[in-house]
Amino acid sequence: MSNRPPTLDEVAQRAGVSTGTASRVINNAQHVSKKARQAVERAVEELGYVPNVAGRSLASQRRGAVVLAISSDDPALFANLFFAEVITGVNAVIEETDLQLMLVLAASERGRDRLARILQSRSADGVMLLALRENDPLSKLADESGVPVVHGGRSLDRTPQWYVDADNRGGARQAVEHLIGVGRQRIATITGQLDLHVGVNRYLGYREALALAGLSDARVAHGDFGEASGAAGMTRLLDEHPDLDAVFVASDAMAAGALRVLHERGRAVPEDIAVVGFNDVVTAQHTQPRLTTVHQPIEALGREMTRMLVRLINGERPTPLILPTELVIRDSA
Amino acid sequence: MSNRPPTLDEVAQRAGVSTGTASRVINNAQHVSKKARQAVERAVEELGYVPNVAGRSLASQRRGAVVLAISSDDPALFANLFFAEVITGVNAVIEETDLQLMLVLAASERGRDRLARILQSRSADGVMLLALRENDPLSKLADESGVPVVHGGRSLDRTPQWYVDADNRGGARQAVEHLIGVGRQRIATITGQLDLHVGVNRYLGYREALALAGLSDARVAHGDFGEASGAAGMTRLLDEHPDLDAVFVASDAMAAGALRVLHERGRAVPEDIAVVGFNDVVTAQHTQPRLTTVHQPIEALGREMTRMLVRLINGERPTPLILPTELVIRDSA
DNA sequence: TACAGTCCTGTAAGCGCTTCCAATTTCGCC
DNA sequence: GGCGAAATTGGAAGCGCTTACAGGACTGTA
Repeated sequence: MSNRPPTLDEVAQRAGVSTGTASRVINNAQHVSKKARQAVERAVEELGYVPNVAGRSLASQRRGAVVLAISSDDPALFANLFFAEVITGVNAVIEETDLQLMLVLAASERGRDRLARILQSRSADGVMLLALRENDPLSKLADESGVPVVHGGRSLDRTPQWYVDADNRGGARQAVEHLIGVGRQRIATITGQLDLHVGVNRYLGYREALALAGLSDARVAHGDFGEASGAAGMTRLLDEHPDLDAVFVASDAMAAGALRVLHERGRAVPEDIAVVGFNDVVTAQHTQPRLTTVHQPIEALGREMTRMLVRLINGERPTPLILPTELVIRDSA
Repeated sequence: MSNRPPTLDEVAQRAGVSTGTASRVINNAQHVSKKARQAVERAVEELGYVPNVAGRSLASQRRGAVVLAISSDDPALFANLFFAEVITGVNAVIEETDLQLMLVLAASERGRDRLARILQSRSADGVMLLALRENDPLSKLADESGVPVVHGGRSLDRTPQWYVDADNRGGARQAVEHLIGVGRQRIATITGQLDLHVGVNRYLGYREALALAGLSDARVAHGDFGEASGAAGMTRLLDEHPDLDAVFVASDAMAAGALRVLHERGRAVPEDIAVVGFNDVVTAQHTQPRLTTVHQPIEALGREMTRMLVRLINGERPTPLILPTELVIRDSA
């Protein structure tokens, strides 16, 4: 439709200055006279000039873009608002900068290749890596690339240098302490995978709270965060520890499964058995009874990851961050 | 960490050919001897060469990136899986190309400015515009920019040249026909905003179905797609048309509100009054009773928008697309 | 053998910008 | 008024790549 967009040279010419000066103005560098600045600003205005990103990036060796990579295809990530919330948080910070946001779904092989290439060719100024698998080769690649990388969450195999994580351990402890606070004594747990950082830490939080209260932490079933495993775990717990009066479940999906089993077995929740979940997904509000659970600060995660990345890009050295979780008390405990 | 990534010149040198030839190889252009091709490919391999996007884009006048812009901050968009699904669809197609995906949340003023600048500076090869407001100035800007633009959904004020939309009218008609099919005769509707394309078209679908069946379409309450307005609408309908035996509600959120009112008023669903919603959001599975509703093909929307955009970028002239919706029958009708 | 046509290749001119350098101007102060 | 320092400027060299263009090597045919 319209013609080629105006170039810096044209702006400079119109303003009666050199390209160098024009460039200084639009990057508001110092050493520019008020007169020159105004002339250039006027020309920019009149011409509707917008800098060409490619030219700038080639000359400056900066890309003007960061990537948000989600490297898991765990349906659970997509089955709730995780996505929307992270992006909302990321976007809020991005908007304050003049960086662009690139999105890479690095779950598939192609997606992972893509991310690898971005890293290798340094075609982004920074990368946020979310939901990395354990022992993910991308992690090493990211390290070696020389591109600033912020991780969302941690893995067991190695703690990244810069990360933002939710306080899974603290959240779990808080949940269990709540159960203790309302008088429960025989508190079980259904864990997530114990080869995942979240799985381990929520379990540790459970044990910690019980240890502090001098209660037994021996009522344990292991699950995989999925609903079916929650049901199975609950069944096992009821069989092995018929006396239990509360259960801390390491995910809402498993908690939903557990509630189903409890209902089938005729155990009243929370009267007979109190239940607390983890994550605060949408469906937690729709279980019967409504699920008391630990809310994850997803949006804040996105926000803080981005802040950290921006700092890193600016040459600062931020410290890792662990974000507090919050217990949302509903009806199940 | 590592040094500057290798350049094309270095690859060419190592392969013993000129940069021109090396460039032809990595863009697999024609007129390259098998020998030269192999030599370059080997050098690329050995050096771990990845083309520099900025250089390429500057020289080729192509950006290698498209943007997905979501220009509404309607909480409903974020309150369900809309986001995740669209992006999944978009990503699936993007992965088959070598385009990058840039995300712009253009709800805020800053976001809109950003998008405007991208359009003006042609810093993307194409744009997907989702959830544009009525009379949105971005729409005109996009047209004039000379950048290929695909719209998701339509607006009343103007039909974009290239768009993908869900068949709101057909979906509504299908929903109402279902109600007729199960023997309902006095079918009401709660509409969405009638200054929105979706609002109008779902309403038209309702009227169409009734007209075809020779039934009255006079039982109408107007809402705004939100839950509260659904409750209000239902209340009004019950007062004005106590004889109604079914209601087609233009969104699941409003349907949830309507169900609540029906419950309070002691009307059994679906026995006394059948209810059909629209959108098939997650919560539709958790209402009491579970909501029969029209499912929107969100992922397909993302996919088809992207396909269309890619065609446009390749110089083809695709035709607009209207995607079929699907009635999901649960318990409320 | 000569000649037109094809293929292949190297050369070099930018794409639009930043930034270094050196030249020029201005300023503060004795 | 004169001096050094600081501020401001223009010029030009790239950043890494694509893409005419022109020339050289080959092919097939007469």
